[in-house]
Amino acid sequence: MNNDPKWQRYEMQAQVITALAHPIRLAIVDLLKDGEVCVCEIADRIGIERSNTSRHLALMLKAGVLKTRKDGLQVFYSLQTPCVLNFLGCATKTLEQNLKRQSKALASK
Amino acid sequence: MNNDPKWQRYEMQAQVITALAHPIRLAIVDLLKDGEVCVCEIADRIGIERSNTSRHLALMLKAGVLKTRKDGLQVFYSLQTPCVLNFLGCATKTLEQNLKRQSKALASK
DNA sequence: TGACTATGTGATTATTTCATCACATAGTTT
DNA sequence: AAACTATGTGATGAAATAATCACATAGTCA
Repeated sequence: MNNDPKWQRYEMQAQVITALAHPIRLAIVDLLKDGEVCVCEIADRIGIERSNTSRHLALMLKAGVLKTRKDGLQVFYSLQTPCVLNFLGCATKTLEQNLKRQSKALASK
Repeated sequence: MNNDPKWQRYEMQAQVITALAHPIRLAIVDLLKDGEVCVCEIADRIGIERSNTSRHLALMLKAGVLKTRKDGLQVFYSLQTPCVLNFLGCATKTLEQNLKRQSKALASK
């Protein structure tokens, strides 16, 4: 299984998806949907420490989800693959369906 | 930040995405793309223990990504929200872009 | 040059996740 | 009823993840 090329693809894909599997990182992706933002503004807007922000950004950068542009002291991050925005939409759709099913389960009691 | 309704949405969305952030779980989703499959067949096709399979399935079921149908001794799992299949495609696109960028970086040395 | 600011990183600790073993439960078959 | 099969779950230990503090680096500006 570990030598299966199919398995290796799943592992790499999981690395990309894992890069989005955290509320802070989803907040960052959502924040970047309209264009690049620098680290300090990301930290301020989300309300977390800068060092922590850097780590989450580094993780997504490594996964290839984000890209950077330096300008003086600041580093601007933006989406490398905008299709990740669909993750948010699909997750929301899943949550809505869960609600609907729970309502139905309640009604039929 | 923790009381922000926006933040709570990110947390719930992250739970859904986390349900896919593992190579085994991606393999399962990919296996289910054409319809329901029972636990023992999932375990066999992927090559992992049944108890481990059950845990991964339970996690995705709880997140609302999968649904189940029982038939005698067997339990059949299928996709509750087929849009999660797009995650695989977007992850692949990201990986391809990473490769392209790395090739370019090599060529320009 | 020296103070300042933005970013990133090593070390540490707490938490979470994952795989496995043993076992329980429920339905099937003989 | 007894043996069997599919599924799920408690307990455990190993590994990965995340947050924080302290500090390093690099660029800016007085």
